[in-house]
Amino acid sequence: MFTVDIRSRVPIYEQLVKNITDLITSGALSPDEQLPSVRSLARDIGINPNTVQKAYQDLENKGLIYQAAGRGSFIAPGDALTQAVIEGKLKALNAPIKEAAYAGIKKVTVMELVDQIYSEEQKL
Amino acid sequence: MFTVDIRSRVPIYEQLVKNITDLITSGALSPDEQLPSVRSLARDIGINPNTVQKAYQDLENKGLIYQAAGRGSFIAPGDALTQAVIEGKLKALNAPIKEAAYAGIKKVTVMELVDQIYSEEQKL
Amino acid sequence: MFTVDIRSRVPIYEQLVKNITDLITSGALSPDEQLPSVRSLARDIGINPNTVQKAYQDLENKGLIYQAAGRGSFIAPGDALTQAVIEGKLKALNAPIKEAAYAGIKKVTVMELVDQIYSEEQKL
Amino acid sequence: MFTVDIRSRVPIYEQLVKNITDLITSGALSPDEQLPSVRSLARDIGINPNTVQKAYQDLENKGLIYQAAGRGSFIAPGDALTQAVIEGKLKALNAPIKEAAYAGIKKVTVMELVDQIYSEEQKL
DNA sequence: GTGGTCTAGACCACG
DNA sequence: GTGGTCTAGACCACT
Repeated sequence: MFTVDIRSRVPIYEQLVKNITDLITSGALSPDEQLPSVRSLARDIGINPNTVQKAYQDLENKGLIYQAAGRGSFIAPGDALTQAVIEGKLKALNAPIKEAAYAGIKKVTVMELVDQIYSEEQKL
Repeated sequence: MFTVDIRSRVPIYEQLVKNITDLITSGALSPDEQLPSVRSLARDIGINPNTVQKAYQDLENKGLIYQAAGRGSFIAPGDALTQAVIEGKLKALNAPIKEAAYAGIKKVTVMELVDQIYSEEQKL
Repeated sequence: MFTVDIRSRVPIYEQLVKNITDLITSGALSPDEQLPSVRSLARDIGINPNTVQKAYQDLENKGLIYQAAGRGSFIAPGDALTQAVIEGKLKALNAPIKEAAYAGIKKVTVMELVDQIYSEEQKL
Repeated sequence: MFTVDIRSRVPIYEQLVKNITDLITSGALSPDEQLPSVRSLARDIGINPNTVQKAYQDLENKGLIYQAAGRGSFIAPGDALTQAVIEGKLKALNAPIKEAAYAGIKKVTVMELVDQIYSEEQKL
């Protein structure tokens, strides 16, 4: 369920963050569901527990999960979760839009792109 | 003509790459035009020559410029240059928009974000 | 009467301490009244007896209850009990308000925050 | 300038965060000012560089400082800084106000406390 | 030199 | 068992 490419140049903990974020977005992980423990996940994918801890900490900062000492780590409750997910996705949109604006690409062009992608998505 | 923000957390060489790419896109730098030498540019903007060299190397790898030992560095002659750059920016927008759409974020929300960023950009 | 939120990231024993402290403050628990035994309380709310024991120990250290071996646990006989608790809460507010004032945050802003939190609390 | 109590139960990195936050609030550290490097600060106060790094990372997440690889760590620029400080202080007010509300303390009482503290602050 | 990431191994508080 | 913190020491990218 959780995999990382140890040889990739993108940090392992970021891969994990993306990995889990995607599982949440797709609904594979539901609100309040328990995540594997830091140690067990580290053992499973063959990395150091500190690295998993860093990924979990990152996810907690983003409001996607919460960690409780002595009990484990859990997906955030539904209401807080959807809000956190939306904030994260919009934030990720910020930089590339600015880039486009700065490069002189017209607003209509970007708007058309958005429109097109949403139309395609609807067909699925 | 060439500026870097020493206060940004973005690596200086990346700022330079973006800087020159933008000048090409906007037409301020034309195909086959000569770029300042590594040393002179480094002196001008007060940074380490190694950093300029790294930026030029990056640009050469992307096919935007070419370096001729002993003679200097030049903008690539390609015709489809600007077109390629714009396509690159739009391509970078693709993934995050899809993510947003997939996460159930409404199209209007994304549109508003685009609108807002373009308005801010205009003020600069 | 005693409840804990297993989903909260706050340690369970701290929730229990707060819970019982609040019951004392509100007068629901009177001086010298007997508390449920460690084992029965643990069974009732479905947590580990060690956790309840830790909470009781904490309350005894604070002078709010006393444990008598073989007989059970009881609310402390103190008269100024509730008063002390309220003062404690207000005292906890002191520092952050001063910090806010010192940081130049306007009084209205703080007032609005208080108002907002009390409105939310009312809905529960 | 920077001190920590190695024997305290509050984590070293949190002490550092509070320490630096206070220096910023008091104006002892100004926008864009450079902070000591992770390694040098760790050496100075006799702790592990990772611990300093964790504190700096925390401060960056809060928007109070920014870190640039190869150049160093700096206090955030003025505009972003004041905003981050305000957000932090208001967030710190949240929990104790909720506590007070939950403990049945009347809103007017809290309001009066706020009023009183602001009046005292004004006299300074 | 700077920050960013990772490992190995340890101790603590919580349940 | 769980997460939270810390140390020691390493390698990498950037300046």
